[in-house]
Amino acid sequence: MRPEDLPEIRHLHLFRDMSEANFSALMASSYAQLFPPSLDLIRQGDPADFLHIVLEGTVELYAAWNGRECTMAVVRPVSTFILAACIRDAPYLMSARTLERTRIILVPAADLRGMFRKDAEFSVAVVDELAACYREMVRSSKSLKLRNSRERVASYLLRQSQLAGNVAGYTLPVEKRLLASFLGMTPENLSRTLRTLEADGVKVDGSRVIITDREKLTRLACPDRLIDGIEPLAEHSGSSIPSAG
Amino acid sequence: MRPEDLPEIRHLHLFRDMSEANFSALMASSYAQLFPPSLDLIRQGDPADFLHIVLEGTVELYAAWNGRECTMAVVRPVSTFILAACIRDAPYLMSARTLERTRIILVPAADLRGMFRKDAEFSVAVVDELAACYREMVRSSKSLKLRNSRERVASYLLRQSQLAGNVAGYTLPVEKRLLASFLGMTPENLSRTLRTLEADGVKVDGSRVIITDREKLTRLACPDRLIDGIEPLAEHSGSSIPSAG
DNA sequence: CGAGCGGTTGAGGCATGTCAAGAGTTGTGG
DNA sequence: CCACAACTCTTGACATGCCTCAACCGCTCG
Repeated sequence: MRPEDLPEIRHLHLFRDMSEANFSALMASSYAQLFPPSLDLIRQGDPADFLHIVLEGTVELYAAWNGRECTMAVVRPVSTFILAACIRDAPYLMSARTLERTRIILVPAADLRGMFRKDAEFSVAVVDELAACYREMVRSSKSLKLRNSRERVASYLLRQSQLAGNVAGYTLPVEKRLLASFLGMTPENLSRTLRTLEADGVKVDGSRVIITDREKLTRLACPDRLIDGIEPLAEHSGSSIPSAG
Repeated sequence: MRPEDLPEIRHLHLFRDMSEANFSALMASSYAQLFPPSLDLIRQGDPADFLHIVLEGTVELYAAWNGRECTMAVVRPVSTFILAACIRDAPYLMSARTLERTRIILVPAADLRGMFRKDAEFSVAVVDELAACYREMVRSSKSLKLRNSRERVASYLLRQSQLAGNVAGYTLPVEKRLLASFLGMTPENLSRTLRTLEADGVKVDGSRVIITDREKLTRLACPDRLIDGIEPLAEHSGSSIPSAG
């Protein structure tokens, strides 16, 4: 691990408040690794050996069943994933693969579990992080069950605009194929939906999004802070797609 | 609160390991309440003032958006719900209503938050509970995205049989209307699906379920421990529908 | 340059939702 | 105790959202 990584990790909500000694101890048993694009990091069902911290690059969390596959989340720096499996010492429920060249810190799950019995501030941070992940998952589930695909796309486009500071134009942070899977639809259906949304105030050309009539798009999307709101976690810098326990 | 309630609450995973003094302190500020059926306990969006513990009866957690509504979970004794919102001091993401006459313990959220900074064992238990809830939500989301409604129904029926001890016959624990909403489909569609499932090894008459060909049903449902598995929490006695953070 | 991949478009089909009606059940109030 | 209202569940007819399959374009990268 590079020495310059430590401050960045230390700055994470999860590690910010723990004692210096405990932080050092945890980092001492951890190590960094650099992965090429499209590499499988984790296979669902495997035992949870390491908490993963993304320092650079992008990671996709996905799930598979019976030959089908879907994207569950996309993780960007600096944040962690599969905390819950590590805590519970249980098998991963999701798989993970890199989307580009990615640098990751691996923290042994056993050390992690030992640490939050030892450091009260750390355990408080873990609780808060997990609660945030849980709530993000509830939001995602609500969106799936209460909205049709057209409404999900509209909300997503609107939310991305908000994350970028309510700008009218921005670039899609992920491939459309992946976005479709995340939103629970086929690439073909997303493509068609984007076409028809031009009549509702948003134009998408390649990966370029331009909101032409925010009011109209908002009327369609009916954004709701109990679905599209952001769980406040200081360093969860606006990820392209909601996050990742 | 009745004195005989305390042992039952104390037996909950969440409170089992904390110190006697801290448990008493927490209970001192809590109180029990008895609610009639079909009563709204919580409205989504409201601030999270109390952790709820179901002692008797049944509670439905549901979500609403834009005039639509869906069931997210059903909570049965003895377990808790909306822990995550209390921890984060954030608005509820789901609403809750009683399905029958229900007795509930209300634990002030502020005391809860104070306590897990004070009692290490308690905070470990909270972490574990939240991680379990998160994982249950991931399972539910996977089921929604990877399976069609027919497969979801088949898995559900099979899982209920397992929870009852791999019996061939059992009674549906919830109304079909509610089950349909939980599984992300309309009552009409559930009704039709159950009819067609008779050809695949399960017969449903009223609320009575009889598995006539377990192997055939299993081939259709493809049960997967990473979706249908049970997050081990000693006192989470087999709830009718996965649980409830 | 050709292979592979992402994206788009069209045609067609299936799954699922919508609307409507009726049977059976439950709960309630006269 | 009965009558009525309200509700669940079911079934049918119909509409439509979404998926599947296939072809094609353009781009990237060996």
